[in-house]
This record gives sequence, C-alpha cells and structure tokens, in this order.
Amino acid sequence: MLVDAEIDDSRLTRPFDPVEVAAELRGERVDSVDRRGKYLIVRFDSGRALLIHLRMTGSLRASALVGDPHRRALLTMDDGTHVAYKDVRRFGTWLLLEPGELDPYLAARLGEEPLLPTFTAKRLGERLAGRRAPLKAALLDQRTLAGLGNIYVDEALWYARLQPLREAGTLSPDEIRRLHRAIRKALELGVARQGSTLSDYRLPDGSSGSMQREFRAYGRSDRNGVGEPCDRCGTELSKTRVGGRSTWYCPRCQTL
DNA sequence: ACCTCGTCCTGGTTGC
DNA sequence: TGCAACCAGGACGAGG
Repeated sequence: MLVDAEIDDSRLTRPFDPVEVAAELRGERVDSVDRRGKYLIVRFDSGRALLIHLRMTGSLRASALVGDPHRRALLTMDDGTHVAYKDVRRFGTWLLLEPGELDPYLAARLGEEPLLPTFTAKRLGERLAGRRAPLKAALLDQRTLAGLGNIYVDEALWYARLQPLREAGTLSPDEIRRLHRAIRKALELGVARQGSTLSDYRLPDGSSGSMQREFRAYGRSDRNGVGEPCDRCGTELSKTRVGGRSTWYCPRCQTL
C-alpha cells in the first residue's frame, strides 16, 4: 500500500494540482504494474490508474534519492520502501485516472503493440496504406504503432534498408515484411539491453542501459557532421532532419 | 482525415 | 575566460 506521496514539480501532474494528486494517491493499494507503448500503468485496487510517461530524462528508482536536486516525486510504501521519480528536464507526466478512464485514454492515442503476436506484416501494411507522410514520421506517430521513438525508428529503418524520407504508403509487400521484422528486431534488442543511457536514463537500481552500444544508425556522426561507416556497406552515414528530428541513415543501402 | 510545425524544459556543448 | 546561442526530443494543439 502507498502510505505517502510527495510531488514537488508543478509540471508533473499538469493541469492538476500536484498537492491534490499526491493526497489522492495516499492509501491506494497497487494491484499491478504494466506498460502500453511508452506509458507505464500502475493499477490500483480502487480501479483508478496512475499513468506515468518518462519522456526523455525521467526514471523511476527503487530508492529515496535523498538530496537529489532532480527528484520530482517520492512514494513511500507500507513496508517502508521508496519509489522515487527523477527527471532532469521535467518533460515527464503523471496522470491519475478514475475507473473506466484508462482504456479510452490509451485507445485514442496508441496503435497496436509491435511485440505482440497479433502484430503482423499484414497489419503493418494496413496501418501505412495510403499515407503520404515520410515513413519515419508515420512510424513516430504513436497511433500507427505504439512505442517507437526517434532512436528505434532510425534503427529499424537501418535494419529494413529503407530511407527515412520514403513515402509511407508506397512500400512493396517485401519492403513491408522487412520493416516488420526490423521493428521487432530493434525493439527486442533495446529491451534485451535494457534501454539506451545517453545521459540521464537509468534502470530502477541506478545502473545504465547498454543499447547505445548497439546503435547501427542513431547518433553515429561526429560534431562536424561526419558520419561513421555503415556496418553493412562501409559508406559514411548521413545525418539529416525528418519530422523535426535528427535522423541518421546509410545513403547507399537505405533506398528510397 | 491527414500532415507539419511550434512549444515545453534543462544541462551540456559550441562559437564568438 | 565568459556568456549567449544552440541542441537533444515525446506529445499535443494550432493551423494548413
């Protein structure tokens, strides 16, 4: 059971008052902890749910993080253990939902889970059909698929050998199959490596993920914009901007 | 209905 | 050396 909740960030629970949200959390008993897309879901016995989004620099810690200037919230359980929320850039959000609100909230924002068996190449093709946006922009849209961000889109497109600016609705059946496998591969590797620690992301015990050591495309250029060689063909990787986001790809083996 | 772009936020790095 | 400008990006709302 949650015996105390303290929220010190005026942004975290916006537009709701953090003091009031903290008061609502006291006494709630945790039923389950789950994930949907990039959202963490804490379900309570009462039927309410706390929806946590870490954005870029948020992390949940199994510690009180005493003295940490970037601690934004602290939960205390009835066995005396703590869960702290740390977020340097304050982009993360906590939203307390009443019974019945969770499913419609997520359904309006998220497409299907790419790691579930129900996500097939055929389903991916249906989601991209008719879309004229750049492939990367379509994949960053959480309603297309849930959970791909800038890193994993670049990685998936590299594995699939597809150019980020490719028009999303023009993929051939073979290209759809390649992309389907590539998305799974990129995400599974990220999970196995426990995420990418580029600066602030940490596991609950404070340790770092190691996915950043597996990058094939994302971030692989120096500060002068000179790309590292592609692991497949040796060509210098290119850096550009797509959908307002930094984008790395191989100009030779990722084709339009 | 689809798509693009600006906004939020902080710390590290770059450039003058 | 100091300081301003820039960069990183997930979700959302405005506008085309």
